[in-house]
Amino acid sequence: MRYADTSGEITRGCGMKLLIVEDDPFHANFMLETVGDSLPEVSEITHVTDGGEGETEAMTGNYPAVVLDLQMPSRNGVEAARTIWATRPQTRILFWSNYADEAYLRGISKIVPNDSAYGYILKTASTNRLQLALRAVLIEGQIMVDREVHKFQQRSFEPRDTLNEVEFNVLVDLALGLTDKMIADRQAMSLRSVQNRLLSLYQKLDVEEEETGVVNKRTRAINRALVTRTLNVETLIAAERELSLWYLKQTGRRL
Amino acid sequence: MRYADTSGEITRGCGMKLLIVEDDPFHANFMLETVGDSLPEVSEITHVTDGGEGETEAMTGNYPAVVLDLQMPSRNGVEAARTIWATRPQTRILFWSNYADEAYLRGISKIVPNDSAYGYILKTASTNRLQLALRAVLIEGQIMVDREVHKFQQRSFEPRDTLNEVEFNVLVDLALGLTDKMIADRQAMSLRSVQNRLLSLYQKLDVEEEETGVVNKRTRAINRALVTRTLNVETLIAAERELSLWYLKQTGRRL
DNA sequence: AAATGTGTTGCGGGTTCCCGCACCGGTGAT
DNA sequence: ATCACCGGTGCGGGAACCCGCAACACATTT
Repeated sequence: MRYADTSGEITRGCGMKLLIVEDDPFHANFMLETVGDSLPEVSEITHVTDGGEGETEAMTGNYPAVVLDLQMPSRNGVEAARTIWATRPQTRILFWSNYADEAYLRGISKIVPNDSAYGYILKTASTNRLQLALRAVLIEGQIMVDREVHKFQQRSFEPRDTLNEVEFNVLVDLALGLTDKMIADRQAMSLRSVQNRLLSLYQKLDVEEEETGVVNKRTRAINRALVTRTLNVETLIAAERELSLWYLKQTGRRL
Repeated sequence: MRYADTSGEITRGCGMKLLIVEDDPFHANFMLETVGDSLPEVSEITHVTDGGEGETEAMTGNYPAVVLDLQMPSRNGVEAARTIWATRPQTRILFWSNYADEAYLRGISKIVPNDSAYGYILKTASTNRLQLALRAVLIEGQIMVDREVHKFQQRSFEPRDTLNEVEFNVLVDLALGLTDKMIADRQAMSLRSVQNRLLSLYQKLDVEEEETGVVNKRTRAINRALVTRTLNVETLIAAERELSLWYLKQTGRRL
């Protein structure tokens, strides 16, 4: 099957339009071929290589379905999805990622509209599984999360409890390098409450003490969150942007 | 060109053996094709998909040249390189990576033997640049670092000074979640010296205070290091292993 | 030889963090 | 209704951290 290299288009049969946002040319190539082989109802594929382009193309192009890479330079897949869904909430989006990062899944489930379909599939998944996900999400409008990813978030029941919304937000602020007081301001709770959330974070992230004075719980918690992929750097970069906006509005100063 | 899918082998002409360690099948495929097209002196290619396999294959196979992915599950590319170079210091290794992470480059330059050749090339590099790097490093035995990566470490002169060895080690320990006292023990310096190193880290990583009480310098430093790619999660995972070994030897307890 | 720079170490005090104890307001189960 | 539980809040004290000040060692410069 032929495909458009970058922002080109092809037509075939009569059917639906599909937008593919993927910066890695090899993976993009493979995706284009797979779609061509297994989704005959797709008649027109557009391929762009950056989250920002993806957003504008999705805005102007009126696509019912989008395949979105999560790791991209400059513009994160989750952010792109947010702006797309903001104006076109019924767009079906299949997220295609290298990692089973809890942070991504959490970011996605925070922004997915009620009536929309989405999916999360790993790049390491077999072609069969990918084809299945493509069909289920983009054509049938199902919600589908890769077994590996799902296992990952299920797994969080045994060794530690899963984080709730508030705890996750506090964790992000913690990892941004804020003080307890700042976190309290930002999350609109008291200083002591923040510290209580931190306490439960330490438990859930397995930050033991093992004689006092070995670990700094604060930094250790960040380490655990990163290593267990509860948090990732992309999420931090995105959160930093929101933070500086908030701080600017709050104080009139930057950073 | 045909190639061996996983741990298979092919022969052609008479010449050198090459080992390719790469877990992503698309990139592996591309690498195999590129080598086949541009390095006629390579007569035998072995491809494995994991760092551990790569190590054992390199040990038994006596390869003069290796292409090594840096991001791999379970076994890091830097660690694989270390064990390979430990017994075969003249092996020529081309590191092939997704990111221009300073942490990787630093990890590599810490373990590269004096008389060996290595290279660092990004997966986003053009085919021409990759071919050039393949030839320069694996055939000619040059040292070659991708322009993008080099730019990244050069760039560290303007906005902040570059970290030296000690500072980097302290940074890693900090990000592992250790207390000042523990860092002091581990790096064999006094508590106050550690704090001095932290002080210069705060400067070099642009941890400003902007009225007191906004940021926790300790966690903010980790954040800055992660975001500027001075540090990455892979490095932390590897460092954690070394830490637990050290701690076990030191105290007889785990973790 | 003197000066200058860079890194180490001790002391001391102010700040932030960590967290036990206590109280209170909702929510769900008995 | 009562009880248990969870989460928010205040108080207070001990631990860890941040860092100015000052003395010292070592290398390089002048």
